[in-house]
Amino acid sequence: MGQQTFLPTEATSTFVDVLLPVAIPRPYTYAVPEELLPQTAFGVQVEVQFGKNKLYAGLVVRVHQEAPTEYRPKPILSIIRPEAIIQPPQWEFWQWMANYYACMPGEVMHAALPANLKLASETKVFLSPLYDHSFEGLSDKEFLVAEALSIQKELSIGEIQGILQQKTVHPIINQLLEKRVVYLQEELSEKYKPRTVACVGLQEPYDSQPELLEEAFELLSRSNRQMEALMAFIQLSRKGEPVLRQMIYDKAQVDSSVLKAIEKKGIFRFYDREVSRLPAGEEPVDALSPLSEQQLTALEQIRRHWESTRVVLLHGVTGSGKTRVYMELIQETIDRGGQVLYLLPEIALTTQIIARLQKTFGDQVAVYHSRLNNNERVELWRNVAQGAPVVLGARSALFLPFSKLELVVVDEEHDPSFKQQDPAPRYNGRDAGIYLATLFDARVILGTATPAIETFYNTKKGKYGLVTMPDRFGGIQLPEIAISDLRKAQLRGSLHSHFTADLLEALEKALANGEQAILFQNRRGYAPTLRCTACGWNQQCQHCDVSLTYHKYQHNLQCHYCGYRMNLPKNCPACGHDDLRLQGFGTEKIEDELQLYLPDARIARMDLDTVRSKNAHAKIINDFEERRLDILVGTQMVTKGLDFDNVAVVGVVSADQLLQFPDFRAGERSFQLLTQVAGRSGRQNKRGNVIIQAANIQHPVLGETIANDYKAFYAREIMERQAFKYPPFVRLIKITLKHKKLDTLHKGGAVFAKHLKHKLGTRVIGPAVPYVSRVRGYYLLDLLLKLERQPALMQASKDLIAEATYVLHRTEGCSTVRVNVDVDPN
DNA sequence: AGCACGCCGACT
DNA sequence: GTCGGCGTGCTC
Repeated sequence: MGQQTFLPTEATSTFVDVLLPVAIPRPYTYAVPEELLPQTAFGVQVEVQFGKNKLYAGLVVRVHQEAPTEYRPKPILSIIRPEAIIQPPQWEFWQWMANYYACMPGEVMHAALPANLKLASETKVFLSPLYDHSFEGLSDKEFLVAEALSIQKELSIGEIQGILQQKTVHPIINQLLEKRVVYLQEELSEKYKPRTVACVGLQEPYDSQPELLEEAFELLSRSNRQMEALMAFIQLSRKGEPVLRQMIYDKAQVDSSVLKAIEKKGIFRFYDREVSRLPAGEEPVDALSPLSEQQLTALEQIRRHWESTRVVLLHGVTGSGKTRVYMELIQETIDRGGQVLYLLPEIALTTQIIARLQKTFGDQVAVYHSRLNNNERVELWRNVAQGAPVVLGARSALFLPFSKLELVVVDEEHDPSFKQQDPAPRYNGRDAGIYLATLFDARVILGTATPAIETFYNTKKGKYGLVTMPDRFGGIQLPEIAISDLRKAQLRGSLHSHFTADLLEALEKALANGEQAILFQNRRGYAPTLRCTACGWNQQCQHCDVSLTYHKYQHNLQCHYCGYRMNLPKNCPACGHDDLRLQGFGTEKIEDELQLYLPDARIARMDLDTVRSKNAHAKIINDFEERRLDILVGTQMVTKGLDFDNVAVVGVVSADQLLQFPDFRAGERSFQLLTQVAGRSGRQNKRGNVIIQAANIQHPVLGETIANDYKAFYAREIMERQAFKYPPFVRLIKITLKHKKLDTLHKGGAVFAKHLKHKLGTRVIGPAVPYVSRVRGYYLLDLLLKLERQPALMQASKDLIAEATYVLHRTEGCSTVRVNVDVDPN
């Protein structure tokens, strides 16, 4: 791993296209020097210079003989590791993703590779060894840097910016360079560090001639402890496995000084062995349980569909045992020697599902999720490259280097969190998974109790197969869902804070029976706004166009968009009035007020705020499972991937907040969320009880949820989508323009929209100021493209967007207007 | 993304 | 005047 000390010798006539983890439109061509030719191959990471003095680890995606004529290519500086880290299918997948989701291939690479496989260089500044430390003839700032360097050996550019308290430091560094006070060095550091354990072996000749060990004992005869240590080693090494130093310490009760003495006498040899960080695989403990009648039928239908369609939707009610069906298909696939990718939304990747798979498949299951650290990710990456059979993961697991992928399972396929929001690539894990499967000719199963409208539509059109499991496993009944009328309760005076008498009664009854309850409130924090009763003022975020949310535990106001926090004002900053009141309610407040009505209940809250620390999530779930808690109050988090067997009551505090969301998917999301929450209730012998509080009880989605009538819901929803031209009847591309200055943004928006409308006409909606018009100090402007479903139109539109972006950036003052493209937005 | 070049305001 | 800010274009 090197510094650029010299330019390599003679370049060959071989060139490589190198993909860099940077937002440039295509791979760049570099020349291959003679000495690196043998190791140069597809998928190998190479060190290259990009720009004036930046070094990157790039990825070779093509080796060829086509000498560029327009420019003189720079040479590859070194081969970072001779083993290829990706194979051609991955590159093909990346290119598809960059094209489909309208982003740069470098951005896909950035998303795909684990952090520790992406090395970037950092410029370090050192004091020149020839410098006399006189500090003469230096300006104040130059002196500051030189002085800092005489204390600290090296400084990064960032550190110098800190010392000088200014952003532009290059002129000063250049001065110092000219005066020969400092020199620069680029460091490309490998971040992945294997974990090693200290081991003990034998030196020669003992290693190859064990019979000589008798002599070794002679050599140690003066020390009992040394003899014991050698004895321990001999016993431990009989297993044929490496002997750890620690094992000898434990067995012979000696310490390192004893081992060192034996090493000095030429007997022991110390070495480090690389070991995996990933949790050691356990033997499978559960055999696959017998399949129910319904599961058998489903399997048979899935296999039949797979003969003609790649993708099958498994529409099974919560508790129908979809996971058991997947497990059967997974077992078959690994028996054939194929690989399986099992995708779940991140927050559904709970210990419950992980444990279930690991109990059945043991160490054949690798788990790829956000909690792995960077070194663990690299190790998992390598395991998959070597053919690890089953990967359970969130959407980013799509990028792992599969070689014989045969089955893709997308569980909870309807879940909106399969769609990546920011940064690019803004891909949908489900859809990308289907494309990945076509690359490998693998089969796909999409599973859910509440299919996405688009997915169900695809089954209607015959594009996907459909298999239905309408019954719960083991004859457990679906919960009884009741709507509790908030308006009526208010009129009757039976509304206690945010709870109707129906809900409170149900909760009390459950507690009395020693049963548990879950309360769902789709908003975290305590109260969304702090409002002045005199003038109506409320506290807005400095950087975003939203009101701050009061968080009681931290006793401050927080922005849920940028994280800005501030203390509560005592008086209204607008009119000085001192009666500021909290308005609305979040999970924190629900938790608090529930405690007032149910003083003996053990209540916990599960939302982003309580789950932030690493193990908090698991702890809350565990406490609830072990019945150390009675009631769990939470956001969406409580709706996913959790199975508890003692939940008698599930309450939804306010369905209206879901139903009124200003989005064409509000109905779909509400149906999905309410059905999922409801599915958390119900136990072996008793029907679960779900209470949905709502003011607008006429809303059709509520009726459809109560009846668990997906068909009716779909039929109504698909009509609306058709009438108002929404997916699946059109495809959407959402474009967001961003700029710090409002007038620049609007000027740019007009230019951009005009260019699009010229060709696309009324398919272009906007530009419109979004509901939240400023985030993190940037003003936002939205454009929406509604495109008929023709592949050519989609491609043409993306090209047009690129063109419009080019025009926009050439417009006076608009070159810094950011353009975000979101294909198939949520 | 990061870096250099070039144009513009505020200060020794 | 010049230092340091920011907008603009380019990187094989």
